Amino acid sequence: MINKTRSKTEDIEFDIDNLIPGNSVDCVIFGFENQQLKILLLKWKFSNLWTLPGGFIYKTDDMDSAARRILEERTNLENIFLNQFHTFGNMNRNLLHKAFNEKKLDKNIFYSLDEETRKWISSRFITTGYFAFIDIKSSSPKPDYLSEKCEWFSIDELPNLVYDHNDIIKKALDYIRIQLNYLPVSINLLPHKFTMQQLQKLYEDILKKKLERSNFQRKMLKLGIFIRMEKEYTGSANKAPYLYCIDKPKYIELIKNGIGFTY
Amino acid sequence: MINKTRSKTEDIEFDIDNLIPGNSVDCVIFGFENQQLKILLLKWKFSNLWTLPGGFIYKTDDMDSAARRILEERTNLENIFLNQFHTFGNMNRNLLHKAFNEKKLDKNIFYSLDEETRKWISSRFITTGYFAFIDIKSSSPKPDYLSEKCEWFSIDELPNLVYDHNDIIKKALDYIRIQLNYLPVSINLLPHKFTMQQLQKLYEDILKKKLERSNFQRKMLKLGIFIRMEKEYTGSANKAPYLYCIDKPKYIELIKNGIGFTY
DNA sequence: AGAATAGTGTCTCTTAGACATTATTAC
DNA sequence: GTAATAATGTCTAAGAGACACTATTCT
Repeated sequence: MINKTRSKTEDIEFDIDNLIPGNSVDCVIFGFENQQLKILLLKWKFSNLWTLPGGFIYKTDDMDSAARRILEERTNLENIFLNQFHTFGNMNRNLLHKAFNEKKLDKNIFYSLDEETRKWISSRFITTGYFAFIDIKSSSPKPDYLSEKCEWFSIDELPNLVYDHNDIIKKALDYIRIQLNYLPVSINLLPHKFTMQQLQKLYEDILKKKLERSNFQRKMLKLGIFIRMEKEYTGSANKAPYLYCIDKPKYIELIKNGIGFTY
Repeated sequence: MINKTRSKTEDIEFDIDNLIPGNSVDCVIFGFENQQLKILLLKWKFSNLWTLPGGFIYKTDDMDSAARRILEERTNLENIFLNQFHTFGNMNRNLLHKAFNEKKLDKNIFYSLDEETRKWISSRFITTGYFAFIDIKSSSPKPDYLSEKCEWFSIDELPNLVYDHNDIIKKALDYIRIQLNYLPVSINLLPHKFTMQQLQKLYEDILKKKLERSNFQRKMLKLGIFIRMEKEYTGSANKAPYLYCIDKPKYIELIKNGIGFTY
Protein backbone atom coordinates (compact mmCIF):
# COMPACT_ATOMS: atom_id res chain seq x y z
CA MET A 1 0.00 0.00 0.00
CA ILE A 2 1.47 3.31 -1.03
CA ASN A 3 -1.19 5.63 0.23
CA LYS A 4 -2.53 5.17 3.73
CA THR A 5 -4.83 8.16 3.87
CA ARG A 6 -8.57 7.76 3.85
CA SER A 7 -9.77 7.46 0.28
CA LYS A 8 -12.09 10.14 -0.99
CA THR A 9 -11.48 9.63 -4.69
CA GLU A 10 -11.33 6.82 -7.17
CA ASP A 11 -7.56 7.15 -7.67
CA ILE A 12 -6.31 5.90 -4.35
CA GLU A 13 -5.95 2.30 -3.24
CA PHE A 14 -7.71 1.48 -0.05
CA ASP A 15 -6.26 1.66 3.34
CA ILE A 16 -6.32 -1.96 4.44
CA ASP A 17 -4.55 -1.54 7.78
CA ASN A 18 -7.29 0.75 9.06
CA LEU A 19 -10.20 -1.36 7.87
CA ILE A 20 -12.13 -4.06 9.67
CA PRO A 21 -11.33 -7.36 7.96
CA GLY A 22 -14.12 -9.60 6.75
CA ASN A 23 -16.89 -7.02 6.65
CA SER A 24 -18.15 -4.91 3.82
CA VAL A 25 -21.12 -2.79 2.91
CA ASP A 26 -23.03 -2.74 -0.38
CA CYS A 27 -25.51 -0.10 -1.49
CA VAL A 28 -28.50 -0.62 -3.73
CA ILE A 29 -28.97 2.94 -4.93
CA PHE A 30 -32.38 3.51 -6.47
CA GLY A 31 -33.39 6.31 -8.78
CA PHE A 32 -36.35 7.02 -11.03
CA GLU A 33 -35.88 8.37 -14.54
CA ASN A 34 -37.82 8.21 -17.80
CA GLN A 35 -40.69 6.54 -15.98
CA GLN A 36 -38.42 3.71 -14.81
CA LEU A 37 -37.08 2.57 -11.49
CA LYS A 38 -33.31 2.23 -11.82
CA ILE A 39 -30.26 1.06 -9.90
CA LEU A 40 -26.74 2.47 -10.01
CA LEU A 41 -24.07 -0.11 -10.87
CA LEU A 42 -20.31 -0.04 -11.33
CA LYS A 43 -18.30 -1.97 -13.91
CA TRP A 44 -15.31 -3.83 -12.49
CA LYS A 45 -11.94 -3.07 -14.06
CA PHE A 46 -10.77 -6.68 -14.16
CA SER A 47 -13.89 -8.40 -15.44
CA ASN A 48 -16.91 -7.92 -17.64
CA LEU A 49 -19.12 -8.05 -14.58
CA TRP A 50 -21.00 -5.29 -12.85
CA THR A 51 -21.15 -4.71 -9.15
CA LEU A 52 -23.10 -2.79 -6.54
CA PRO A 53 -21.32 0.25 -5.14
CA GLY A 54 -19.70 -1.05 -2.00
CA GLY A 55 -16.82 -0.61 0.35
CA PHE A 56 -15.29 -1.38 3.66
CA ILE A 57 -15.61 -0.26 7.24
CA TYR A 58 -12.88 1.71 8.99
CA LYS A 59 -12.00 0.68 12.49
CA THR A 60 -13.15 4.14 13.53
CA ASP A 61 -16.44 3.88 11.62
CA ASP A 62 -19.88 2.87 12.70
CA MET A 63 -21.22 0.55 10.01
CA ASP A 64 -24.00 2.99 9.13
CA SER A 65 -21.42 5.75 8.69
CA ALA A 66 -19.41 3.54 6.36
CA ALA A 67 -22.49 2.95 4.22
CA ARG A 68 -23.19 6.66 4.14
CA ARG A 69 -19.61 7.50 3.23
CA ILE A 70 -19.66 5.04 0.35
CA LEU A 71 -22.99 6.36 -0.86
CA GLU A 72 -21.82 9.96 -0.74
CA GLU A 73 -18.56 9.17 -2.51
CA ARG A 74 -20.36 7.44 -5.38
CA THR A 75 -23.20 9.89 -5.86
CA ASN A 76 -21.75 13.24 -4.77
CA LEU A 77 -24.91 13.77 -2.74
CA GLU A 78 -25.48 14.32 0.96
CA ASN A 79 -28.45 13.79 3.29
CA ILE A 80 -29.74 10.88 1.31
CA PHE A 81 -32.34 8.45 2.56
CA LEU A 82 -30.42 5.29 3.44
CA ASN A 83 -31.70 2.15 5.11
CA GLN A 84 -30.12 -1.16 6.04
CA PHE A 85 -32.07 -4.21 4.89
CA HIS A 86 -30.11 -7.48 5.12
CA THR A 87 -26.72 -9.03 5.79
CA PHE A 88 -25.32 -11.68 3.48
CA GLY A 89 -23.04 -14.14 5.21
CA ASN A 90 -22.76 -17.29 3.13
CA MET A 91 -19.32 -18.82 3.30
CA ASN A 92 -18.74 -18.93 -0.43
CA ARG A 93 -20.60 -15.79 -1.40
CA ASN A 94 -17.60 -13.89 -2.73
CA LEU A 95 -15.25 -16.59 -3.97
CA LEU A 96 -12.98 -15.08 -6.62
CA HIS A 97 -11.94 -18.46 -8.05
CA LYS A 98 -15.50 -18.92 -9.23
CA ALA A 99 -15.08 -15.77 -11.28
CA PHE A 100 -11.78 -17.13 -12.58
CA ASN A 101 -13.40 -20.41 -13.54
CA GLU A 102 -16.18 -18.68 -15.37
CA LYS A 103 -13.41 -16.82 -17.29
CA LYS A 104 -15.03 -13.56 -16.41
CA LEU A 105 -12.02 -12.13 -14.62
CA ASP A 106 -9.07 -10.51 -16.40
CA LYS A 107 -6.07 -12.06 -14.63
CA ASN A 108 -3.62 -9.49 -15.98
CA ILE A 109 -5.44 -6.59 -14.44
CA PHE A 110 -6.08 -8.56 -11.27
CA TYR A 111 -2.39 -9.37 -10.83
CA SER A 112 -1.44 -5.76 -11.44
CA LEU A 113 -2.86 -5.06 -8.00
CA ASP A 114 -0.40 -5.37 -5.13
CA GLU A 115 -0.42 -8.62 -3.18
CA GLU A 116 -1.99 -7.23 -0.03
CA THR A 117 -4.91 -5.86 -2.05
CA ARG A 118 -5.35 -9.13 -3.94
CA LYS A 119 -5.36 -11.09 -0.71
CA TRP A 120 -7.82 -8.64 0.80
CA ILE A 121 -10.37 -8.78 -1.98
CA SER A 122 -10.01 -12.57 -2.20
CA SER A 123 -10.90 -13.16 1.43
CA ARG A 124 -14.33 -14.03 2.79
CA PHE A 125 -16.59 -11.05 3.39
CA ILE A 126 -19.84 -10.74 5.22
CA THR A 127 -21.59 -7.85 3.57
CA THR A 128 -24.43 -5.73 4.84
CA GLY A 129 -26.87 -4.39 2.28
CA TYR A 130 -28.27 -0.87 2.40
CA PHE A 131 -30.65 0.76 -0.01
CA ALA A 132 -30.83 4.43 -0.85
CA PHE A 133 -33.35 6.57 -2.70
CA ILE A 134 -31.96 9.46 -4.70
CA ASP A 135 -32.99 11.94 -7.35
CA ILE A 136 -30.99 10.90 -10.41
CA LYS A 137 -31.06 14.38 -11.92
CA SER A 138 -29.22 15.98 -9.02
CA SER A 139 -26.56 13.27 -8.70
CA SER A 140 -23.23 12.92 -10.49
CA PRO A 141 -22.07 9.33 -9.99
CA LYS A 142 -18.44 8.32 -10.31
CA PRO A 143 -16.67 4.93 -10.23
CA ASP A 144 -14.36 3.78 -7.43
CA TYR A 145 -10.84 2.37 -7.31
CA LEU A 146 -11.81 -1.08 -8.58
CA SER A 147 -14.25 0.05 -11.25
CA GLU A 148 -13.97 1.78 -14.58
CA LYS A 149 -17.42 3.30 -15.02
CA CYS A 150 -20.89 3.53 -13.55
CA GLU A 151 -24.30 3.41 -15.11
CA TRP A 152 -28.00 3.39 -14.26
CA PHE A 153 -29.88 0.19 -15.08
CA SER A 154 -33.60 -0.31 -15.20
CA ILE A 155 -34.53 -2.93 -12.57
CA ASP A 156 -35.90 -5.28 -15.18
CA GLU A 157 -32.87 -5.05 -17.43
CA LEU A 158 -30.05 -5.76 -15.04
CA PRO A 159 -26.73 -7.07 -16.36
CA ASN A 160 -24.75 -9.99 -14.92
CA LEU A 161 -23.50 -9.04 -11.50
CA VAL A 162 -20.59 -10.35 -9.43
CA TYR A 163 -21.04 -12.82 -6.62
CA ASP A 164 -24.51 -12.75 -5.07
CA HIS A 165 -25.25 -9.15 -6.04
CA ASN A 166 -28.29 -10.16 -8.06
CA ASP A 167 -29.69 -11.79 -4.90
CA ILE A 168 -28.89 -8.68 -2.91
CA ILE A 169 -30.91 -6.52 -5.29
CA LYS A 170 -33.79 -8.98 -5.22
CA LYS A 171 -33.77 -8.96 -1.44
CA ALA A 172 -33.78 -5.16 -1.40
CA LEU A 173 -36.79 -5.08 -3.70
CA ASP A 174 -38.66 -7.66 -1.62
CA TYR A 175 -37.95 -5.66 1.50
CA ILE A 176 -39.10 -2.40 -0.06
CA ARG A 177 -42.26 -4.04 -1.37
CA ILE A 178 -43.25 -5.32 2.07
CA GLN A 179 -42.34 -2.11 3.88
CA LEU A 180 -43.58 0.23 1.16
CA ASN A 181 -46.20 1.85 3.39
CA TYR A 182 -43.45 2.85 5.80
CA LEU A 183 -40.84 4.11 3.32
CA PRO A 184 -40.45 7.64 1.93
CA VAL A 185 -40.29 6.60 -1.69
CA SER A 186 -42.18 9.47 -3.32
CA ILE A 187 -40.27 12.32 -1.77
CA ASN A 188 -36.82 10.85 -2.42
CA LEU A 189 -37.19 9.21 -5.81
CA LEU A 190 -39.32 11.74 -7.68
CA PRO A 191 -38.31 15.24 -8.72
CA HIS A 192 -39.66 18.13 -6.68
CA LYS A 193 -42.66 18.48 -8.98
CA PHE A 194 -44.19 15.40 -10.57
CA THR A 195 -47.36 14.10 -12.17
CA MET A 196 -49.73 11.45 -10.85
CA GLN A 197 -48.70 9.25 -13.72
CA GLN A 198 -45.08 9.33 -12.57
CA LEU A 199 -46.07 8.56 -9.01
CA GLN A 200 -48.21 5.67 -10.18
CA LYS A 201 -45.47 4.24 -12.39
CA LEU A 202 -43.07 4.36 -9.47
CA TYR A 203 -45.48 2.36 -7.33
CA GLU A 204 -46.12 -0.07 -10.16
CA ASP A 205 -42.40 -0.69 -10.65
CA ILE A 206 -41.89 -1.37 -6.97
CA LEU A 207 -44.94 -3.59 -6.63
CA LYS A 208 -44.43 -5.29 -10.02
CA LYS A 209 -48.14 -4.82 -10.61
CA LYS A 210 -50.42 -2.63 -12.71
CA LEU A 211 -52.69 -0.31 -10.76
CA GLU A 212 -55.99 1.27 -11.80
CA ARG A 213 -55.44 4.89 -12.72
CA SER A 214 -58.46 6.68 -11.28
CA ASN A 215 -58.55 4.70 -8.05
CA PHE A 216 -54.83 5.26 -7.51
CA GLN A 217 -55.26 8.99 -7.93
CA ARG A 218 -58.22 9.15 -5.57
CA LYS A 219 -56.45 7.17 -2.85
CA MET A 220 -53.25 9.17 -3.10
CA LEU A 221 -54.93 12.57 -3.08
CA LYS A 222 -57.02 11.57 -0.10
CA LEU A 223 -53.84 11.30 1.97
CA GLY A 224 -53.74 15.09 2.02
CA ILE A 225 -50.00 15.34 1.46
CA PHE A 226 -49.92 16.31 -2.22
CA ILE A 227 -50.07 19.97 -3.11
CA ARG A 228 -51.41 20.68 -6.57
CA MET A 229 -49.35 23.10 -8.65
CA GLU A 230 -49.73 24.48 -12.15
CA LYS A 231 -50.34 22.17 -15.08
CA GLU A 232 -47.60 20.65 -17.17
CA TYR A 233 -47.98 21.35 -20.89
CA THR A 234 -46.20 18.58 -22.71
CA GLY A 235 -47.10 19.64 -26.24
CA SER A 236 -48.96 16.43 -26.88
CA ALA A 237 -52.52 16.28 -28.11
CA ASN A 238 -54.22 15.66 -24.82
CA LYS A 239 -55.18 17.27 -21.55
CA ALA A 240 -52.17 18.50 -19.61
CA PRO A 241 -51.68 16.85 -16.23
CA TYR A 242 -51.33 18.80 -12.99
CA LEU A 243 -48.00 18.80 -11.24
CA TYR A 244 -47.84 17.98 -7.55
CA CYS A 245 -45.32 18.48 -4.82
CA ILE A 246 -45.25 16.93 -1.37
CA ASP A 247 -45.96 18.50 2.00
CA LYS A 248 -42.84 17.04 3.57
CA PRO A 249 -43.66 17.34 7.30
CA LYS A 250 -47.08 15.77 6.78
CA TYR A 251 -45.56 13.03 4.62
CA ILE A 252 -42.92 12.12 7.19
CA GLU A 253 -45.55 12.03 9.91
CA LEU A 254 -47.78 9.87 7.76
CA ILE A 255 -45.29 7.15 6.90
CA LYS A 256 -44.11 6.96 10.51
CA ASN A 257 -47.29 5.04 11.30
CA GLY A 258 -47.55 3.55 7.84
CA ILE A 259 -49.93 4.43 5.04
CA GLY A 260 -52.81 1.98 5.45
CA PHE A 261 -52.96 0.98 1.79
CA THR A 262 -53.46 -2.32 0.13
CA TYR A 263 -52.46 -2.24 -3.50
CA MET B 1 -7.42 -22.57 24.49
CA ILE B 2 -7.38 -26.06 25.85
CA ASN B 3 -10.16 -27.55 23.83
CA LYS B 4 -10.20 -26.92 20.12
CA THR B 5 -13.20 -29.03 19.20
CA ARG B 6 -16.45 -27.50 18.13
CA SER B 7 -18.49 -26.66 21.21
CA LYS B 8 -21.77 -28.46 21.62
CA THR B 9 -22.15 -28.00 25.36
CA GLU B 10 -21.85 -25.25 27.90
CA ASP B 11 -18.69 -26.71 29.45
CA ILE B 12 -16.22 -26.10 26.65
CA GLU B 13 -14.44 -22.86 25.86
CA PHE B 14 -14.88 -21.67 22.34
CA ASP B 15 -12.66 -22.48 19.49
CA ILE B 16 -11.27 -19.07 18.60
CA ASP B 17 -8.85 -20.19 15.88
CA ASN B 18 -11.67 -21.55 13.77
CA LEU B 19 -13.99 -18.58 14.19
CA ILE B 20 -14.38 -15.50 12.05
CA PRO B 21 -13.11 -12.55 14.07
CA GLY B 22 -15.27 -9.49 14.50
CA ASN B 23 -18.60 -11.06 13.70
CA SER B 24 -21.22 -12.53 15.96
CA VAL B 25 -24.83 -13.57 15.88
CA ASP B 26 -27.51 -12.86 18.48
CA CYS B 27 -30.90 -14.53 18.70
CA VAL B 28 -34.08 -13.01 20.03
CA ILE B 29 -35.97 -16.18 20.87
CA PHE B 30 -39.68 -15.57 21.34
CA GLY B 31 -42.12 -17.81 23.13
CA PHE B 32 -45.67 -17.43 24.41
CA GLU B 33 -46.65 -18.72 27.84
CA ASN B 34 -49.29 -17.80 30.44
CA GLN B 35 -50.85 -15.40 27.95
CA GLN B 36 -47.58 -13.47 27.61
CA LEU B 37 -45.05 -12.97 24.87
CA LYS B 38 -41.63 -13.82 26.27
CA ILE B 39 -37.95 -13.76 25.36
CA LEU B 40 -35.24 -16.21 26.41
CA LEU B 41 -32.26 -14.55 28.11
CA LEU B 42 -29.01 -15.79 29.62
CA LYS B 43 -27.32 -14.48 32.73
CA TRP B 44 -23.62 -13.73 32.36
CA LYS B 45 -21.27 -15.43 34.77
CA PHE B 46 -19.12 -12.37 35.39
CA SER B 47 -21.75 -9.70 35.81
CA ASN B 48 -25.27 -9.11 37.02
CA LEU B 49 -26.35 -8.42 33.46
CA TRP B 50 -28.43 -10.53 31.12
CA THR B 51 -27.69 -11.19 27.49
CA LEU B 52 -29.31 -12.51 24.36
CA PRO B 53 -28.26 -16.02 23.36
CA GLY B 54 -25.49 -15.43 20.90
CA GLY B 55 -22.35 -16.86 19.46
CA PHE B 56 -19.78 -16.78 16.75
CA ILE B 57 -19.40 -17.90 13.18
CA TYR B 58 -17.06 -20.71 12.20
CA LYS B 59 -14.92 -20.19 9.13
CA THR B 60 -16.77 -23.15 7.66
CA ASP B 61 -20.23 -21.78 8.55
CA ASP B 62 -22.70 -19.77 6.60
CA MET B 63 -23.95 -17.03 8.89
CA ASP B 64 -27.48 -18.45 8.83
CA SER B 65 -26.15 -21.84 9.87
CA ALA B 66 -24.30 -20.27 12.75
CA ALA B 67 -27.50 -18.65 13.95
CA ARG B 68 -29.34 -21.94 13.65
CA ARG B 69 -26.60 -23.83 15.51
CA ILE B 70 -26.71 -21.32 18.37
CA LEU B 71 -30.48 -21.49 18.49
CA GLU B 72 -30.52 -25.28 18.55
CA GLU B 73 -27.83 -25.47 21.21
CA ARG B 74 -29.72 -23.13 23.53
CA THR B 75 -33.21 -24.55 23.07
CA ASN B 76 -32.64 -28.23 22.26
CA LEU B 77 -35.10 -27.81 19.39
CA GLU B 78 -34.71 -28.31 15.66
CA ASN B 79 -36.54 -26.99 12.61
CA ILE B 80 -37.37 -23.73 14.28
CA PHE B 81 -38.63 -20.67 12.47
CA LEU B 82 -35.64 -18.33 12.31
CA ASN B 83 -35.34 -15.04 10.51
CA GLN B 84 -32.61 -12.42 10.23
CA PHE B 85 -33.74 -8.87 10.95
CA HIS B 86 -30.87 -6.39 11.42
CA THR B 87 -27.12 -6.02 11.82
CA PHE B 88 -25.69 -3.85 14.56
CA GLY B 89 -22.35 -2.30 13.68
CA ASN B 90 -21.70 0.68 15.90
CA MET B 91 -18.05 1.04 16.78
CA ASN B 92 -18.57 1.14 20.53
CA ARG B 93 -21.52 -1.19 20.78
CA ASN B 94 -19.78 -3.89 22.83
CA LEU B 95 -17.17 -2.00 24.82
CA LEU B 96 -16.35 -4.00 27.92
CA HIS B 97 -14.76 -1.08 29.76
CA LYS B 98 -18.19 0.52 29.93
CA ALA B 99 -19.39 -2.52 31.84
CA PHE B 100 -16.34 -2.18 34.10
CA ASN B 101 -17.05 1.48 34.71
CA GLU B 102 -20.63 0.79 35.58
CA LYS B 103 -19.27 -1.75 38.12
CA LYS B 104 -21.47 -4.42 36.62
CA LEU B 105 -18.69 -6.78 35.72
CA ASP B 106 -17.01 -9.14 38.20
CA LYS B 107 -13.31 -8.69 37.45
CA ASN B 108 -12.28 -11.83 39.30
CA ILE B 109 -14.37 -14.09 37.16
CA PHE B 110 -13.45 -12.16 34.03
CA TYR B 111 -9.72 -12.56 34.71
CA SER B 112 -10.16 -16.25 35.40
CA LEU B 113 -10.70 -16.62 31.66
CA ASP B 114 -7.57 -17.24 29.62
CA GLU B 115 -6.01 -14.25 27.92
CA GLU B 116 -6.97 -15.22 24.40
CA THR B 117 -10.61 -15.49 25.41
CA ARG B 118 -10.52 -12.17 27.26
CA LYS B 119 -8.98 -10.48 24.27
CA TRP B 120 -11.55 -12.09 21.99
CA ILE B 121 -14.62 -11.03 23.92
CA SER B 122 -13.17 -7.55 24.42
CA SER B 123 -12.75 -6.87 20.72
CA ARG B 124 -15.18 -5.05 18.46
CA PHE B 125 -18.00 -7.18 17.11
CA ILE B 126 -20.51 -6.54 14.42
CA THR B 127 -23.48 -8.64 15.37
CA THR B 128 -26.37 -9.82 13.24
CA GLY B 129 -29.71 -10.21 14.94
CA TYR B 130 -32.06 -13.11 14.25
CA PHE B 131 -35.42 -13.78 15.79
CA ALA B 132 -36.97 -17.19 16.35
CA PHE B 133 -40.44 -18.35 17.31
CA ILE B 134 -40.66 -21.42 19.48
CA ASP B 135 -43.14 -23.33 21.61
CA ILE B 136 -41.87 -22.85 25.15
CA LYS B 137 -43.45 -26.05 26.41
CA SER B 138 -41.46 -28.27 24.08
CA SER B 139 -38.10 -26.57 24.65
CA SER B 140 -35.50 -27.17 27.34
CA PRO B 141 -33.18 -24.19 27.36
CA LYS B 142 -29.67 -24.35 28.76
CA PRO B 143 -26.97 -21.73 29.35
CA ASP B 144 -23.71 -21.47 27.42
CA TYR B 145 -20.05 -21.23 28.35
CA LEU B 146 -20.22 -17.60 29.44
CA SER B 147 -23.54 -17.77 31.25
CA GLU B 148 -24.77 -19.36 34.45
CA LYS B 149 -28.49 -19.71 33.80
CA CYS B 150 -31.28 -18.89 31.39
CA GLU B 151 -34.78 -17.63 31.93
CA TRP B 152 -37.88 -16.50 30.06
CA PHE B 153 -38.81 -12.82 30.47
CA SER B 154 -42.06 -11.17 29.55
CA ILE B 155 -41.32 -8.53 26.90
CA ASP B 156 -42.56 -5.73 29.13
CA GLU B 157 -40.55 -6.82 32.15
CA LEU B 158 -37.08 -7.14 30.68
CA PRO B 159 -34.03 -6.89 32.96
CA ASN B 160 -30.93 -4.81 32.27
CA LEU B 161 -29.10 -6.25 29.30
CA VAL B 162 -25.48 -6.01 28.22
CA TYR B 163 -24.30 -3.65 25.51
CA ASP B 164 -27.04 -2.71 23.03
CA HIS B 165 -29.11 -5.85 23.58
CA ASN B 166 -32.13 -3.83 24.72
CA ASP B 167 -31.97 -1.99 21.36
CA ILE B 168 -31.67 -5.29 19.53
CA ILE B 169 -34.85 -6.59 21.13
CA LYS B 170 -36.65 -3.34 20.38
CA LYS B 171 -35.58 -3.54 16.75
CA ALA B 172 -36.76 -7.14 16.52
CA LEU B 173 -40.17 -6.17 17.87
CA ASP B 174 -40.45 -3.21 15.48
CA TYR B 175 -39.55 -5.48 12.57
CA ILE B 176 -42.06 -8.13 13.59
CA ARG B 177 -44.77 -5.51 14.03
CA ILE B 178 -44.30 -4.15 10.51
CA GLN B 179 -43.97 -7.56 8.87
CA LEU B 180 -46.62 -9.25 11.03
CA ASN B 181 -48.88 -10.04 8.06
CA TYR B 182 -46.02 -11.99 6.48
CA LEU B 183 -44.76 -13.91 9.53
CA PRO B 184 -45.91 -17.31 10.81
CA VAL B 185 -46.45 -16.20 14.38
CA SER B 186 -49.54 -18.25 15.25
CA ILE B 187 -48.27 -21.62 14.16
CA ASN B 188 -44.87 -21.30 15.83
CA LEU B 189 -45.65 -19.48 19.06
CA LEU B 190 -48.90 -21.12 20.11
CA PRO B 191 -49.40 -24.72 21.24
CA HIS B 192 -50.98 -27.11 18.76
CA LYS B 193 -54.46 -26.35 20.10
CA PHE B 194 -55.28 -22.89 21.35
CA THR B 195 -58.20 -20.59 22.05
CA MET B 196 -59.12 -17.39 20.24
CA GLN B 197 -58.29 -15.50 23.41
CA GLN B 198 -54.73 -16.79 23.31
CA LEU B 199 -54.39 -15.89 19.65
CA GLN B 200 -55.73 -12.42 20.32
CA LYS B 201 -53.43 -11.83 23.30
CA LEU B 202 -50.47 -12.86 21.15
CA TYR B 203 -51.41 -10.29 18.51
CA GLU B 204 -52.01 -7.66 21.18
CA ASP B 205 -48.59 -8.24 22.72
CA ILE B 206 -46.87 -7.92 19.38
CA LEU B 207 -48.84 -4.86 18.30
CA LYS B 208 -48.80 -3.29 21.79
CA LYS B 209 -52.46 -2.51 21.28
CA LYS B 210 -55.81 -3.74 22.55
CA LEU B 211 -58.06 -5.30 19.92
CA GLU B 212 -61.84 -5.70 19.91
CA ARG B 213 -62.70 -9.29 20.74
CA SER B 214 -65.63 -10.07 18.46
CA ASN B 215 -64.18 -8.32 15.42
CA PHE B 216 -60.85 -10.05 15.92
CA GLN B 217 -62.53 -13.44 16.01
CA ARG B 218 -64.60 -12.76 12.91
CA LYS B 219 -61.61 -11.56 10.90
CA MET B 220 -59.42 -14.46 11.94
CA LEU B 221 -61.99 -17.15 11.27
CA LYS B 222 -62.75 -15.66 7.88
CA LEU B 223 -59.19 -16.51 6.79
CA GLY B 224 -60.29 -20.14 6.59
CA ILE B 225 -57.13 -21.53 8.17
CA PHE B 226 -58.41 -22.32 11.66
CA ILE B 227 -59.97 -25.68 12.31
CA ARG B 228 -62.40 -25.76 15.20
CA MET B 229 -61.89 -28.61 17.65
CA GLU B 230 -63.71 -29.62 20.84
CA LYS B 231 -64.31 -27.11 23.61
CA GLU B 232 -61.92 -26.46 26.43
CA TYR B 233 -63.52 -26.84 29.86
CA THR B 234 -61.55 -24.73 32.28
CA GLY B 235 -63.72 -25.34 35.34
CA SER B 236 -64.60 -21.66 35.59
CA ALA B 237 -68.14 -20.40 35.76
CA ASN B 238 -68.55 -19.37 32.16
CA LYS B 239 -68.96 -20.66 28.66
CA ALA B 240 -66.08 -22.85 27.58
CA PRO B 241 -64.14 -21.59 24.56
CA TYR B 242 -63.53 -23.69 21.47
CA LEU B 243 -60.03 -24.85 20.73
CA TYR B 244 -58.57 -24.30 17.28
CA CYS B 245 -55.68 -25.72 15.35
CA ILE B 246 -54.13 -24.43 12.15
CA ASP B 247 -54.31 -25.83 8.64
CA LYS B 248 -50.58 -25.51 8.08
CA PRO B 249 -50.35 -25.70 4.27
CA LYS B 250 -53.11 -23.10 3.87
CA TYR B 251 -51.49 -20.91 6.52
CA ILE B 252 -48.07 -21.00 4.85
CA GLU B 253 -49.66 -20.21 1.51
CA LEU B 254 -51.59 -17.33 3.04
CA ILE B 255 -48.73 -15.52 4.70
CA LYS B 256 -46.58 -15.86 1.60
CA ASN B 257 -48.61 -13.07 0.05
CA GLY B 258 -49.37 -11.44 3.37
CA ILE B 259 -52.59 -11.38 5.34
CA GLY B 260 -54.28 -8.16 4.26
CA PHE B 261 -55.15 -6.99 7.77
CA THR B 262 -55.05 -3.64 9.38
CA TYR B 263 -55.20 -3.89 13.15
C1' DA C 1 -64.24 17.57 -35.09
C1' DG C 2 -61.31 13.84 -33.34
C1' DA C 3 -57.77 11.46 -30.72
C1' DA C 4 -55.56 11.06 -26.54
C1' DT C 5 -54.98 11.45 -21.82
C1' DA C 6 -56.37 13.78 -17.27
C1' DG C 7 -59.70 14.40 -13.80
C1' DT C 8 -63.98 13.34 -11.48
C1' DG C 9 -68.12 10.73 -10.44
C1' DT C 10 -70.90 6.53 -9.59
C1' DC C 11 -71.96 2.04 -8.32
C1' DT C 12 -71.28 -2.40 -5.90
C1' DC C 13 -69.10 -5.21 -2.72
C1' DT C 14 -66.19 -5.83 1.14
C1' DT C 15 -64.27 -4.55 5.45
C1' DA C 16 -63.60 -2.18 9.88
C1' DG C 17 -65.26 -0.94 14.12
C1' DA C 18 -68.76 -0.28 17.61
C1' DC C 19 -71.97 -2.53 20.04
C1' DA C 20 -76.01 -5.69 20.99
C1' DT C 21 -77.80 -10.22 21.57
C1' DT C 22 -77.68 -15.02 22.47
C1' DA C 23 -75.24 -19.23 24.26
C1' DT C 24 -72.74 -21.80 27.79
C1' DT C 25 -70.72 -22.90 32.06
C1' DA C 26 -70.18 -23.43 37.28
C1' DC C 27 -71.95 -22.00 41.29
C1' DG D 1 -81.52 -18.26 39.08
C1' DT D 2 -76.72 -15.24 38.62
C1' DA D 3 -72.17 -14.02 37.12
C1' DA D 4 -68.87 -14.54 33.76
C1' DT D 5 -67.14 -15.19 29.36
C1' DA D 6 -67.80 -17.10 24.46
C1' DA D 7 -69.99 -16.88 20.09
C1' DT D 8 -72.70 -14.67 16.85
C1' DG D 9 -75.40 -10.90 14.82
C1' DT D 10 -76.41 -6.03 13.46
C1' DC D 11 -75.55 -1.53 12.03
C1' DT D 12 -72.87 2.33 10.00
C1' DA D 13 -69.12 4.32 7.79
C1' DA D 14 -65.24 3.88 5.04
C1' DG D 15 -62.62 1.75 1.49
C1' DA D 16 -61.52 -1.06 -2.74
C1' DG D 17 -62.23 -1.89 -7.39
C1' DA D 18 -64.67 -1.57 -11.80
C1' DC D 19 -66.05 1.52 -14.94
C1' DA D 20 -68.49 5.69 -16.90
C1' DC D 21 -68.46 10.32 -17.84
C1' DT D 22 -66.53 14.99 -18.36
C1' DA D 23 -62.48 18.13 -19.24
C1' DT D 24 -58.59 19.66 -21.65
C1' DT D 25 -55.05 19.70 -25.08
C1' DC D 26 -53.15 19.61 -29.81
C1' DT D 27 -53.75 18.31 -34.57
